[in-house]
Amino acid sequence: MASKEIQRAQATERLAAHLLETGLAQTSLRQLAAAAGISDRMLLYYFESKTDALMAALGHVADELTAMLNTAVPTDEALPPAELMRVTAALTRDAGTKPFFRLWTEVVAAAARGEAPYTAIAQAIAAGFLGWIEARLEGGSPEARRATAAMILAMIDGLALLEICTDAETATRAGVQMERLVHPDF
Amino acid sequence: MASKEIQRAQATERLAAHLLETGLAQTSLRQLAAAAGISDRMLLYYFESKTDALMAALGHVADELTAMLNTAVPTDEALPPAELMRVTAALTRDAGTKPFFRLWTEVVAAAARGEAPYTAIAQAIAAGFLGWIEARLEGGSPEARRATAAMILAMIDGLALLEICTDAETATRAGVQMERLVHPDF
DNA sequence: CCGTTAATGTAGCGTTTGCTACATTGAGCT
DNA sequence: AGCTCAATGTAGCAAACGCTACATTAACGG
Repeated sequence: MASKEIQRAQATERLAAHLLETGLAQTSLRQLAAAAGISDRMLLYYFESKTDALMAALGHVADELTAMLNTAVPTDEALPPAELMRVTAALTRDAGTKPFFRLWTEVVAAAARGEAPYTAIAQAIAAGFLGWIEARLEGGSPEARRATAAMILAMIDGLALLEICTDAETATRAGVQMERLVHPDF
Repeated sequence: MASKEIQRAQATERLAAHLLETGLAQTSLRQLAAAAGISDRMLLYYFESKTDALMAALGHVADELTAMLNTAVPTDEALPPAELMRVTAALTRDAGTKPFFRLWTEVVAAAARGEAPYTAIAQAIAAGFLGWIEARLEGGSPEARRATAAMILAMIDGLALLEICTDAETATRAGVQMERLVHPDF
């Protein structure tokens, strides 16, 4: 008989894959259980609650994304702000990372509505993103780097949101326009 | 006995006020009815469905906001992109408009999760915003103006999202950094 | 081989959801 | 007065929700 921890880990992976595929729209206990290939009863055996399961799955997703980002842009190569802006913007448009950023937007969206588990999760992941960007920013004081990192994250999120309430082309054009906007000496 | 239309209009106003105050978190039929000061039975008498009621209320909110924006920046005074960016950013921080933009973010957030009524509503309001910005942009081709308008909307939304998943100060700093970023010849 | 305990299934509880069937009231017209 | 029909109340439905009580199976140590 498989140990509880192993089953839990496997369920976590399947849940993460399910969230990446279908987003946060279908996250009732029974739907999550079906996605994990188990009964809802067992889902609540492996996890303390639905919230616990979601946090584990989203944490797993975040880890995956972090790994992808780290191989794309290693920590040791710092870039000037304008350059990092372009690189991160390109990363969000990359086919491999797209599902991740789409899910991320949904998490922040849920947090925006004050739904209990997501608020904390969104804050944690946002802090991770900010740290990631900041560590790759070249020059400037720590405060300036933090502000610039926040700005870059805001731009990425803004473009993602635009894609939701308009269309992909408008969002792309907005992204291009952002690059033109950048001050040469920034 | 008051006519159905009058009652419906009054309920719409009260629902709009309720949404501005409390957001989209408490929008069950019974909660909406309580906010409107009527029974859930009557809410579904004045409106065809919960969705119908929400659309009416959000439409009313959008009209209010449009009126506020129009008095703040009349149509006839067109501004250069960088200037309009600052003006709109300042408008979103204004105490009077803040609840509106907060609610707007929640609507887009709900749309991000594919919740049926909100997707269409978000698209309609976004189109309205884009038109509003575009009409106040000075110079450039129509295509360029449309792209710039989309960019400005993305920036505003991005800052609003940042405020959700970090804190107000970080978002403010990101906004300041955006202004510094602007190319002088843009 | 048996007892203990982890692992899994079955069934259902209590609540909230959006919505509806049915009854009742009351105003206005003839 | 009596009829009609809009306006409103009462009660509840069927589904989905998160979660749990209880029964059953299976593995492993003594």
